[in-house]
Amino acid sequence: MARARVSLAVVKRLPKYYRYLGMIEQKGIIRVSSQELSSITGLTASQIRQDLNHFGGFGQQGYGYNVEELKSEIEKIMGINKSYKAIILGCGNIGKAIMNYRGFKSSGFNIVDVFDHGKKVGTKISDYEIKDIDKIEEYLKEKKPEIAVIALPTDVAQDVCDKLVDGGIKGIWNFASLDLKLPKNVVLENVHLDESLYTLTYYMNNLADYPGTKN
Amino acid sequence: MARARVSLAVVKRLPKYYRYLGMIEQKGIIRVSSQELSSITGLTASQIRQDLNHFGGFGQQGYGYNVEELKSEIEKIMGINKSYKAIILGCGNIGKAIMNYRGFKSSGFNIVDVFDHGKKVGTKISDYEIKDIDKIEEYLKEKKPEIAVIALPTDVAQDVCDKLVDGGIKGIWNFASLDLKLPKNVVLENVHLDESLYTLTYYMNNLADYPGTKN
DNA sequence: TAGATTGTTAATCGATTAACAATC
DNA sequence: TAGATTGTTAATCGATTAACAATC
Repeated sequence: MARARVSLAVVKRLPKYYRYLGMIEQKGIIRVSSQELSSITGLTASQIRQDLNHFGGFGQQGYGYNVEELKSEIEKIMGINKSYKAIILGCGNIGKAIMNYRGFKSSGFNIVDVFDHGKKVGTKISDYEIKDIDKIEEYLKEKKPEIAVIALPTDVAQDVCDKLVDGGIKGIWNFASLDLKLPKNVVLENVHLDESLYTLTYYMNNLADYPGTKN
Repeated sequence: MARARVSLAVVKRLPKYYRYLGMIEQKGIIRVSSQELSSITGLTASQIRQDLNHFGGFGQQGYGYNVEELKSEIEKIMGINKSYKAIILGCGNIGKAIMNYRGFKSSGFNIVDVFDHGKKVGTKISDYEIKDIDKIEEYLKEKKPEIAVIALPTDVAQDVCDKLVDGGIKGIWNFASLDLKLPKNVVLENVHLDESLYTLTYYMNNLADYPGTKN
């Protein structure tokens, strides 16, 4: 029987658990209770237990959770124990930042190729020879990457997205400022920097609404 | 009398309204109903009216909303009609991307200086002469920037954050992978790229939980 | 065994949706 | 005026918190 659907709120908290578990694991701590996790994460112990129980009983009554085991379970749940072939579309500021960013590799995120168009095609930027975005369809058929990073101008993003979907991409990490339209079997995760900045200025101007570090 | 506290969920939708209003304004459309906004944004008409009414009655019965006026009101609410002096801390991949990113200027976000330490100090990177992060305290006293962008390694971020807070910074846009501790009168907005990537891989591995383009 | 802490059910809280009276 | 659509109240839904029995 399929487990109950896990809400977005829970999914967004998993990386946080993972991060804190990594921190306390490095301190050499073996076991942790929901109460202790509560005090370091700022979430309630009740919420932590509820969240974890969506995926199974990882704890033990009277003991708590084994740090290493719990971390490893969350790693599996989030799918970061696997390896992913990723391509980057667009070699502007954001594309380059993602290209060069270390630390993603640990999560199995392997950038295999980078695409752009015009003059940049054929040039080499930090170890990647930039490929032609107009030839993306053939590339997808041949190499079958799972993840595509869209770091393109707004006006071309949807068009490229459509080709990615047709080519069988499984997940899109979108940095362009628009809501891409795609079938619901292709996963979309947005990083809307402008919206994030607007949230910041909103709270700077409406401090009474600011929930503190809850977001 | 102070208006009721606006929830984070509402605040996070404001930039979306703003973006779509900009799009339909460019098409030359003068008026729009909550029903029409619903069909292009994917939100319910009811929610849109509820959201907007937190800030006042911008619409007119039987007519709808004036596109230009509503956009301008939301602009004011989010505080992007104002100008902000911003500094960037850390000149790695992400720091550079933010430095070079166009389009932020339209939101009144002006990068006045960029800081790093070690060899980079004194060098020039895209029009900015990199300043020494160790002299940040004096700088803050003198120049009084409002926003600081933290694009630093995890291990030094909290230390620099403390100095920024002491120096009277009003808002922090944090790209480092940690939960910064700061007083609640200083606004924090996080961009946790690793958490975003983990959300993507989670849904790629748990497609049944994927809510579609609702996030 | 006694104490601790989970897993899970029930209660509460808050956000979304529905409905409709007000009014342009 | 009649039709349209808002502003706002009420109903529903879902997520968080509290409580406690199960059990290590």
